[in-house]
Amino acid sequence: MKNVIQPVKGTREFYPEQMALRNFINDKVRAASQAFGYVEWDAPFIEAIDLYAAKSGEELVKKQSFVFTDRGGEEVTLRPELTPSLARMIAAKQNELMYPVRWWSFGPFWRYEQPQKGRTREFFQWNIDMLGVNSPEADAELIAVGATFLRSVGLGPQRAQIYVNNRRLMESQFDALGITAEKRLDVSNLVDRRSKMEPAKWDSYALETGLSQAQLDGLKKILADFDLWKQSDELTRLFAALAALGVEDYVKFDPNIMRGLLYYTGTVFEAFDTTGSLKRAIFGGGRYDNLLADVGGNPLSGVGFAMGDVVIGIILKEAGLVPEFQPSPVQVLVTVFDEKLWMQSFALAAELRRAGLDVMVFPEPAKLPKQFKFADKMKLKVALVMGPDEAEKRQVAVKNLSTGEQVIVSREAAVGEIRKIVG
RNA sequence: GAGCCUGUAGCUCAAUGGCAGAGCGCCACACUGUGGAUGUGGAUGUUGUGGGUUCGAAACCCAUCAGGCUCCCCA
Repeated sequence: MKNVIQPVKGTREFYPEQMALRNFINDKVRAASQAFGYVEWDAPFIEAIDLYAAKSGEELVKKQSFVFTDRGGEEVTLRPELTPSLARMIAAKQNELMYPVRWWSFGPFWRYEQPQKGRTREFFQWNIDMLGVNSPEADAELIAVGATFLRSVGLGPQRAQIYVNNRRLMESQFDALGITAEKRLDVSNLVDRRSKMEPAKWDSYALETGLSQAQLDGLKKILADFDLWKQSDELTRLFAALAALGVEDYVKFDPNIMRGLLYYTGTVFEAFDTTGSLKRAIFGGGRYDNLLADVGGNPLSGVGFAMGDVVIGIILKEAGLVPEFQPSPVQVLVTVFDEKLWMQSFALAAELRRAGLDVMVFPEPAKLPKQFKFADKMKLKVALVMGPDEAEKRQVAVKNLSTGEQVIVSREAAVGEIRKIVG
């Protein structure tokens, strides 16, 4: 392979096998979303850079987005996330929408980052949100949607877990330790990094950020207290709702879950593979209160999460949960016996298609062994042979490729015979 | 943005300065009206790319591209 233009770094080529996995994830995402009454929507793939700069900070956008100037001199970017577009679209019709808004989406996103395992520059992301209801029960519903998805792809609660925390609970705990509001962000980052650092290093890092030894000890105690949720009415109600929704086996309270995002205000959650090699979150989300503030809307509370296709795809492959790839969408091959009968094979195939069957015709006359080998490699279920003997009597040989059995029937009866095999 | 590792046939990988190979896959034949098995034979390479060192480079050096791991970041 020389002198070929390589694909752009971090992009992905979807050969049919990878496309099948993408569609598998998309199908399960759609099913889980619709099972809870969410409706599909989408936003532009290209947006003005200012849409993100307002919320995310300019540096993040400029360094980690695909930004370019269009022919009209406009600074635009391939969308790195969906939430700002959601905020704008909601705000534009804030007074005519029926609440709660339950919306989901599955589409492409781009981020200009260093590609590595589980992270590419081009990826698909499931976004799902409920807007207009502010309750722990609504939070529970979103978590249940996520759990339903995990179950539907075959990831049981032993294999995948959703860890839950609450920003308000943590803030009250920080307050009790005398950690000021200005320090909260630093402490959140500190908690976020704990799993990545050696304990001793983390301790000294904590002291460097300005915590006293007493505050550090108190923080460690909080982060080890997995019953802390009982002090939170919100989380108590959340877990009651999760139990009623039948997903409590998927969910655990974990005071170490913070999530980097500034805009989360209440419940936050992240799903992880408990056994695999990937330490990246499968999905993550939470409750936010001020979504519309930057785009001129009135206050509106919401809860939602996002899941990239890359991490879940790797986990599904590692867990052997990807359905076997079908090289062909059809199950029936019409063979071409020879030059003379070629057009008759075409005609037979046309008849079968009119009867509602999907069939493919071998593209040219060839030896039957070759055509059968082809059918076998394509994992087809049925092969039809119409040689001189059958053609003369308007018959066709219908062979079941799984059992090797073959019957010779009239052309009219062929559809029925095929249906017996492929259903 | 930083550090480290890797790149050889379609795929997985050998060859450590001296003839570029194996397994799998692919193609043909055995088998001119029937697939999976078996056997026999066959094709496939500018060793990622460009430059340098050397009598000689897949190997050593430099650059570059791509992938992986880690840091950063992760909206």
